[in-house]
Amino acid sequence: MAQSQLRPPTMADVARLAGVSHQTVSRVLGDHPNVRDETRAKVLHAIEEMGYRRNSSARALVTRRTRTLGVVASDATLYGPASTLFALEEAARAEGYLVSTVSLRKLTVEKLAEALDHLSEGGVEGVVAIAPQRSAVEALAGLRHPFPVVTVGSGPGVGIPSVNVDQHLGARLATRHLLAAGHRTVWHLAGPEDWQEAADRAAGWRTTLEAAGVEPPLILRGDWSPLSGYRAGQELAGWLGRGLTAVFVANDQMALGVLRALREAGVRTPQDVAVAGFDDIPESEFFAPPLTTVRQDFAAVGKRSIALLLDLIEGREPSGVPRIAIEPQLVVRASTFPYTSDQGAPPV
Amino acid sequence: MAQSQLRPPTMADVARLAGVSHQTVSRVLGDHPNVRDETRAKVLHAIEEMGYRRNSSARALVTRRTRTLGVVASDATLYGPASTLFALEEAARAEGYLVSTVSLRKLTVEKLAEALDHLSEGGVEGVVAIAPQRSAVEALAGLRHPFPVVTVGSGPGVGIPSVNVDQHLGARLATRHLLAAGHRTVWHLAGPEDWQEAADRAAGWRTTLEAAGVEPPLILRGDWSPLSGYRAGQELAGWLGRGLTAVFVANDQMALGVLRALREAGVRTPQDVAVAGFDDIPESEFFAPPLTTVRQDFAAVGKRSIALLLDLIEGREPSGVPRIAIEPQLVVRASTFPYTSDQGAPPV
DNA sequence: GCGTGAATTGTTAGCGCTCACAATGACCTC
DNA sequence: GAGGTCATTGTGAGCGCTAACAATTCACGC
Repeated sequence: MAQSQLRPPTMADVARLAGVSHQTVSRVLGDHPNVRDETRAKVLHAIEEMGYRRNSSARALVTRRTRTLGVVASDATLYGPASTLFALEEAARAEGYLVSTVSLRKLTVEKLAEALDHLSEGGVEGVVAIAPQRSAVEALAGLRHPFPVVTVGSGPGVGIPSVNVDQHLGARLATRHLLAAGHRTVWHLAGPEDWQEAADRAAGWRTTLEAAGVEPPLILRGDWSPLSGYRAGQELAGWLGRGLTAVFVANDQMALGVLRALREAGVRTPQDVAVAGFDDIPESEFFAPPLTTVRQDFAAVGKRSIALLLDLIEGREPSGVPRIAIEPQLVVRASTFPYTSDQGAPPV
Repeated sequence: MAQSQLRPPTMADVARLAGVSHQTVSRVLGDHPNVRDETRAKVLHAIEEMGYRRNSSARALVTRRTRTLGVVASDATLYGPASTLFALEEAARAEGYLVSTVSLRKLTVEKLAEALDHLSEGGVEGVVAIAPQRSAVEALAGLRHPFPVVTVGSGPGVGIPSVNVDQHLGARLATRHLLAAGHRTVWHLAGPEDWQEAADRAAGWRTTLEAAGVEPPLILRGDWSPLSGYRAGQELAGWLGRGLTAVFVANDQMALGVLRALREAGVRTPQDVAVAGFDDIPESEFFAPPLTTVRQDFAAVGKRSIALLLDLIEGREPSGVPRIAIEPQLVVRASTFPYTSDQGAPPV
């Protein structure tokens, strides 16, 4: 148990105590087959006794593997990015990798370059970039880096391997659901133009309407925040009686703002106007009324991203530029269901 | 620009190209003073030319500094932990450190030990543990680790250096605010018993009531989730007409559930019952009605935690076990303000 | 011209580990 | 019992870098 506080013990120290060579210690630690059980026991005992831990730097130096991955994220306190971050770390850890994160406030070209630089200095073997803005992905494509990079949420359109939830499909599910409930048309409050996910959701909405032979109404735009949703909701309230009975909002936070604006304008949800969101944040179920929304499987995104990145690192390079799409899922709640009012029991 | 793809260039390669010794290259990179400008320029040019980057493992091996910090978090998708995580990373990066995170689902002793082990394998120089459960902190205190550890959110009661928002103060602010608004007493929906922050908030509430000469009413308990808040809200609705006019809820998510339950029971907020929360999540401002709550300065928590951890790492050990408290701030909104109804304009 | 000290650069020795290969010994075969 | 095989262990080199020290150069004053 005791050990010098000055310098952590080295493999040679352990070897000396166990009466073997340092190489044998290395073999025990590396689960090498050809070690006698008795020897292994001696070594393990010595390791325990000294509280020995392998020096990761020395190991990384000779193996050329740091077993560290990097993640670049922005808006990391939002539910989506935070969930993705969590899933990525969990998946990486399961593969024995450490994850170093850089969280950016804004995803500019400079900041992105700095982030990759910082991670590179730290010796990461590869990076997952949560880069939902198109400009960020374009910047990324132009940057030089000595390791593979996988993007999440950037859509399949760029020359970088990517993993995405199928936003287009999610939007179709939500829009179709509203049409099926009897609405003649569906309005849309979209996210920022620069966001690929916003564009994909808008496209899915438009496609569905057009397939149903409906001319898409005016599109509104927000910045994902509840406040921007509130403002758009006020504008939407002005369209009442002119064909507005349903709105598909590009995320749950904005939907929250829309709900509030409608409520304040005396509009009932879902009786007067049905509202659907996107993301299924934990609060959505308790909005007034509970929000119909689209759930994304972030755990799957994390797992697939890490698997893909490790493939690239190991040189198991798939042919072409890999693009992985993950299916989202519609969650129907009271905000779009005209026959159940807000007064009903919540799901458990 | 060109370089061999097989092996990244080493310092020796750069030195050869620049016509100097590798040590001179090291000096240039290390901003050593005694290098002739002309030499420095030659070296920098060669570095640029070869796209050279220092090998962090080799550097760490000889300097015994990995310049990496670890963070252990749980419930990392919740607003509080996610914000703390973000602030920690930002503060660490400003000091030139990389941050490796381990996100746990549940903070059990085993998982915590595994997490520290994993970070230790990765060679971190110190760890910040976001450990709000008492059991976790106790476990932490009992674990052996070869680096300093600082906790966040564990309260000042344990033998580990810690940084905390002053939860007791936050609770006092909220409770006092409700009493000042004319309520005879204030009920409390607390968080899980094992959470130090929950205990501190409850204690602050109790202290304030007692100081005002009021017997604290029955205390309710939830698990931070909106659902648990909803259930508590249903129970609270049963106490109407028996002195219930104000509730202080230990976090905003539960407050959301309480609001819904009250609404469904035909209780108006704030006219019939005033509700205050804790956290100031971004959605709170758009709840029905907008929620009075307590805001915590997570950026400050992050900065102070990193500063403290670096002090410990550098051996600038402060006397005793350091405990840092950060002041929270009351944010008053419509949910506790009887003279402005939900119909009013929202803050911008 | 030459000594002197400061500025600049080079040389050498590890940091702690893994890899390649060498050495040892036990066991078997003919 | 010589020779071969296999399992087990040891030896030496070197990963790429920094620190300590040695060597060289330069400027300057006498």
